[in-house]
Amino acid sequence: MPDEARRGLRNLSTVTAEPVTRHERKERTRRALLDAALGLLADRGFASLSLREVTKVAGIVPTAFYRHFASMDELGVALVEESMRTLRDMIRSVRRGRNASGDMIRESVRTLYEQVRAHENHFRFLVRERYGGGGAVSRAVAVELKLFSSELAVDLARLDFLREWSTEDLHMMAELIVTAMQATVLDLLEARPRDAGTDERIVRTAEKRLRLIALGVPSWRSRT
Amino acid sequence: MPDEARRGLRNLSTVTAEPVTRHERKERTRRALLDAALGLLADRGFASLSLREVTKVAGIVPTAFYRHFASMDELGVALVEESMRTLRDMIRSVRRGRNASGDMIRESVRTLYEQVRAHENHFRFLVRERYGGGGAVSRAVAVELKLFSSELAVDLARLDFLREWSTEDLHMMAELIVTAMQATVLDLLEARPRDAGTDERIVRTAEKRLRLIALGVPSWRSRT
DNA sequence: TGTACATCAGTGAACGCGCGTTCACTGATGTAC
DNA sequence: TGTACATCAGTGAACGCGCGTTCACTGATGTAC
Repeated sequence: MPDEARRGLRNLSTVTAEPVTRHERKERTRRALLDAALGLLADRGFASLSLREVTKVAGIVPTAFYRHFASMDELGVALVEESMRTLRDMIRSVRRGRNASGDMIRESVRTLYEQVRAHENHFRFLVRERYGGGGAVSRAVAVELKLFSSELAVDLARLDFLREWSTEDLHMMAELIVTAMQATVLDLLEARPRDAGTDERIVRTAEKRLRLIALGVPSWRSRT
Repeated sequence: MPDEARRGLRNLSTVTAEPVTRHERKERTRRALLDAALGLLADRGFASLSLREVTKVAGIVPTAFYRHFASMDELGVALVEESMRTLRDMIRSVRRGRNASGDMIRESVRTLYEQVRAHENHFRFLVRERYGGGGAVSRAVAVELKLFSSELAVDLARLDFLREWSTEDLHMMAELIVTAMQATVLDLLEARPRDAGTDERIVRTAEKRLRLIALGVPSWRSRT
């Protein structure tokens, strides 16, 4: 049966003119390893993943793992980089939208929603390892979020109604916003049941959170 | 040398009239196991802990573990219950303070601060397993926090200036407050450097977050 | 285009190691008289 | 209080298992002529 299946795949790949070069095949196996890991990480931490498990899911023999990564840690680093790219893409989208004239809050939440739903595995990995993970991943994500907070604070400083705010207060507000966004990411990842109604409710709540924060602004008096 | 150390401890225990009953000794070893686990959990997830590691740190032979727990999972459950008790104690303290006439925000943050600093291991365990952990612990903590949110929403409903808020909006606000508190817990656990100045800054920021949220209230118009 | 050799992704046997768990044991503490 | 037996927390040898890693290998793909 395995042989039959393998032959079936071979035939299919021949018919549909699949990649044939060694490089393409290797790249494909590498992706299979990364995807196998991301799949297994859906309900467990990276630390509890074994090399043999990952290769089994990816469909190769354990020893072939070393043709792609020197260790599981190296695969972990690749996963961090990939997920970080997704995170940065999202953050860039949110920041870009922020300059638009329309409803900043609605647009930001919309972008967050779409990116999370499009790359659930990456966001789940980041959230899990940010808090549960050991050292490297956890720290990398924390740094990235800190950076985003700072950039957001700069963005906020440009808004008319925040002109007179102190730097400290702007950072405080930026952190609060990022924190609220993080909570929304978690809500989305843990959404149950998984339907449009639930998603809609989460998005509406996320918008309300940000609106409530925004409404406090006019009354704020900084007490240095 | 190990023998000498052991004899030393025996002598000390005799001199200072330490517990002698079997029950007391057993309880002491049980605590040693729990503490060993909590210690090892300072920088790793529970899933990566091995029975042999824990017993080694606790100073007993691996097989003696079973005199206290049927499995590592059972020790994990004990840790959850203990940490949950700490969490509930804190929540109760915060809620009790909320009825006082003074500065609710300042008092709540103060309580949070003291409880986290007094039981860092418990809070670190809860945060780590809430996001990074597998199933049972993660879910238990999530339920507890949800419950706290709901209770907080009820508390908020009693406040004069929130009389007219819809239930949905009260929950939204309660969740935002709990989220901000969680962020503060994380700030405290990761505080660097570990000195009074850093703590003070974190506490001040935490208060500001809550004040900003509170300031939005008068302007809030629910759009059902 | 055809042939001969090089490359290298994936294979399969083998290794030593730490793991959870079993079992018969020891010897200090507890209990009955 | 003193003695004889029961209890049971902790011991140490042993087990089978999945782990990461090594090594010599195979055979399809790539390259040089």
